[in-house]
Amino acid sequence: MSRLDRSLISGLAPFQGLSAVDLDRMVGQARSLRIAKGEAVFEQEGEAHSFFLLLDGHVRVVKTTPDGQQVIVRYISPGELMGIAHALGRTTYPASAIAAVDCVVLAWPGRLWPEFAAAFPDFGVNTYRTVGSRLQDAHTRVVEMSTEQVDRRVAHALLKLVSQTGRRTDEGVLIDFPISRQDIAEMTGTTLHTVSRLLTAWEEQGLVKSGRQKVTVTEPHQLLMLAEGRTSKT
Amino acid sequence: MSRLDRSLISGLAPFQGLSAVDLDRMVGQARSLRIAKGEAVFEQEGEAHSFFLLLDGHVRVVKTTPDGQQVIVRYISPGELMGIAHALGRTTYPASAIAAVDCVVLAWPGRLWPEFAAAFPDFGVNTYRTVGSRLQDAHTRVVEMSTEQVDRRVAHALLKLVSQTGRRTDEGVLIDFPISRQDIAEMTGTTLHTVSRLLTAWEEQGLVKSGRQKVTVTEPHQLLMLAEGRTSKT
DNA sequence: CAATCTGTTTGCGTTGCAGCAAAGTCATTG
DNA sequence: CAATGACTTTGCTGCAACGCAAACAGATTG
Repeated sequence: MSRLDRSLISGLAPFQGLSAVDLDRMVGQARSLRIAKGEAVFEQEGEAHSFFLLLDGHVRVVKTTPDGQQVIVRYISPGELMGIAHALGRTTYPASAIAAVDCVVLAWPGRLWPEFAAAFPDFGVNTYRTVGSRLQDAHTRVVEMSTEQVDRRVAHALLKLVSQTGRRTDEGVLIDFPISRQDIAEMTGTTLHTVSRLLTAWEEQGLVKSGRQKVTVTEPHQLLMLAEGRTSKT
Repeated sequence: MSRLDRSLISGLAPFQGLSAVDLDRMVGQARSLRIAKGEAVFEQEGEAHSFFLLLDGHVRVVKTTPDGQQVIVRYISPGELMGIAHALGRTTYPASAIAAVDCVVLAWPGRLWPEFAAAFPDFGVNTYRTVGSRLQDAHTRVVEMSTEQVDRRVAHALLKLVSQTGRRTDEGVLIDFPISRQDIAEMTGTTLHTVSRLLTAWEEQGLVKSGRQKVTVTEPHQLLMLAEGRTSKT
């Protein structure tokens, strides 16, 4: 870890409130890893040996059912922690984390968690804050799956991706990593066919532009209308 | 709080590992409340003033959407914590907690959380362990909603309720609090109509016996088959 | 630059389940 | 103990979305 890296890291959410010295002590104990696109940072059911900070890239967190169906739990963006099973008293990872593009991560041995939490209280608080919001997200998603229909769920998913990882282009806001119809389907509990149909429909209405593994939202506001619209139907 | 109560409490999961003295210090700072059936322990969006331990009864945790649809997030059984927003850095409750029957709860002011976590590390660890399993549950439920169809989801929900709160009777295992078709529907993302149809079908097959606000599972094993069955159909 | 592979589109038939409506049953209450 | 209200059952209809199949791009590779 170069000193340069550390200065970049100091601004990240998990480390808010930590002194430079403490940050140094933490980062000094991490290994930095490169994970090639498609490779796993950690795997479902695997023993939770480490916890991670994503420095660069995008990671897909995926749960696979016994019969092989996959569900995308969330996408991790740079600056976020992942694999924090240790903080929650678990000994195995509940899902797999797959690099959506080439990634750089910091990895700490899981056994350091208790030390860190004790020595750097702010780090603990920050971590549990993100756990809290992920728990919220999960519940929100359950509610959404129970009450909303497919088109709205897909619209929501796109908007969330856009706000999380969107990059402005002259055509609109582009989701900044390769994402297939199948991926979107696995985020929203539908099939790639349905996603494809929705995207072509929305493209005709000028709300999005999409191509192979790529989606650009051109009219976020209109898409939001569609996602939340109080309108019954039309 | 009588000394008797404290001895009952000492065995509960959130307090594993605490000394009698520490337990006393914690419980000494709690108020004990009775909540009548149908009343709220805390309410969605409300300021998170306290966190709670359910001593007796059953509590339904419910999320309501802007347009008034309800989803049951989980049921809380005696001995479980609830309303632990503070532990996750939140200032409002993300859901409402409604007494399914008359309940007794202990309530601590939320501001005590940081003190407790610092003074009684085991309590913190226990709490975050339950947060971990609730996060798991939530994700499992997302996966289930995405991949399983209604009958299996309902079967799963019943089995979970049975294992959580089941009481043996001569007819089978009874879910130990009043639960309507509507409730089951709100747990599984379907309608009371569909739940009703499923229950009558299962009753004809001898898997369950059910009546007004009451369900008894007579053949848990068979119901599990139905919930998990690798069989394609029939 | 063919050949192959991976991802996408689209048409068509099927269906699980919601939505509506109405009747039936049990519990509560004045 | 009639009457009101809460919960449940059941029939019928419609449609959103799945599943299958086949064709259609863009990439990638030898």
